[in-house]
Amino acid sequence: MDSMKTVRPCSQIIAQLRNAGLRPTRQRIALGRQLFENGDRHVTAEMLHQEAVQAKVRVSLATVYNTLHQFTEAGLLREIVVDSQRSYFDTNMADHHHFFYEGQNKLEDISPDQVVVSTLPEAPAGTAIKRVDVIVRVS
Amino acid sequence: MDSMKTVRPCSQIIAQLRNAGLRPTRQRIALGRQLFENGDRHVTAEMLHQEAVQAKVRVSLATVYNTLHQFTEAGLLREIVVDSQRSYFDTNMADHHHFFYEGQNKLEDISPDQVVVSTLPEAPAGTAIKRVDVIVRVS
DNA sequence: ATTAATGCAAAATCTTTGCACTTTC
DNA sequence: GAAAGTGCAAAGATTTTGCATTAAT
Repeated sequence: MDSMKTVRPCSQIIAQLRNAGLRPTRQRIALGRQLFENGDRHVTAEMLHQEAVQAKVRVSLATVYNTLHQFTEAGLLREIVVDSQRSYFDTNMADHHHFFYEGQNKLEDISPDQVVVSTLPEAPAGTAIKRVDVIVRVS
Repeated sequence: MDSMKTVRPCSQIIAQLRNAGLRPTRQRIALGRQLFENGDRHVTAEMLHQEAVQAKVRVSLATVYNTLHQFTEAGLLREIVVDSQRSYFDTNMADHHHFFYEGQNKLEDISPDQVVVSTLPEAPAGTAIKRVDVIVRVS
């Protein structure tokens, strides 16, 4: 972890993008900073776009969508499916699960030791388990 | 369970609808039969509408959506969120979890004893746990 | 008869795409 | 300057809504 300031220098974001094989463009750097410089976050494309606009970053919603998917494919983000109406992206790549607040459409991490799945089925023949998602829905 | 024939008499569907406080209209009866007379099913609105059309049941897609939501609110169906692109509805109301075949967009029940969540977090203050969904994603 | 449900088409969302323009390397 | 990325607007896909018509009690 960093020092007192949670703000990572921009060069770290740039390095992160390069590592992932993504060109550090103005938009990717700006969105990357919004996503990664403020701890674990759960965002929708619309939310991130709003934030960017408010932060005076010129970026289109289409680019936000593209960027979120590029980041996801590059392993910088994880897509969480909790609501069939919109996609959420999680900056926390560690193994963990989620609370979903149904009324508020809000996602929250559950620390890994708070949910234990002690028995898992075998993957059906010809398949492999890719991921196990546990969603605790609260209201 | 019924006799050899898995086909429940129509009157049972009608009773089921009345119990749930829903008027047994032609469309609801037809959709109810498609859903409940063939064991546990996982359907999307589009799938159910296609089936209905093929079975020569005159019903609009909008009515299928309305009906699926009414059935869900009435406790006859459960909505499963696995894919942010479309909604799935499950006729199995018993406590259980799911496999999701990512390539095929197919859902399958996992029997309750095959997945055991042995530790659960407390619900955040002011909330109550409404449901815990476990999705095992395979491909 | 009264009240509820349906059908249709139109609107509303969310997301992706095509292509000219711009930026990065 | 070549290759990759972006913006915009338009298209796609899924789901919801409004209102006249039809059906159930």
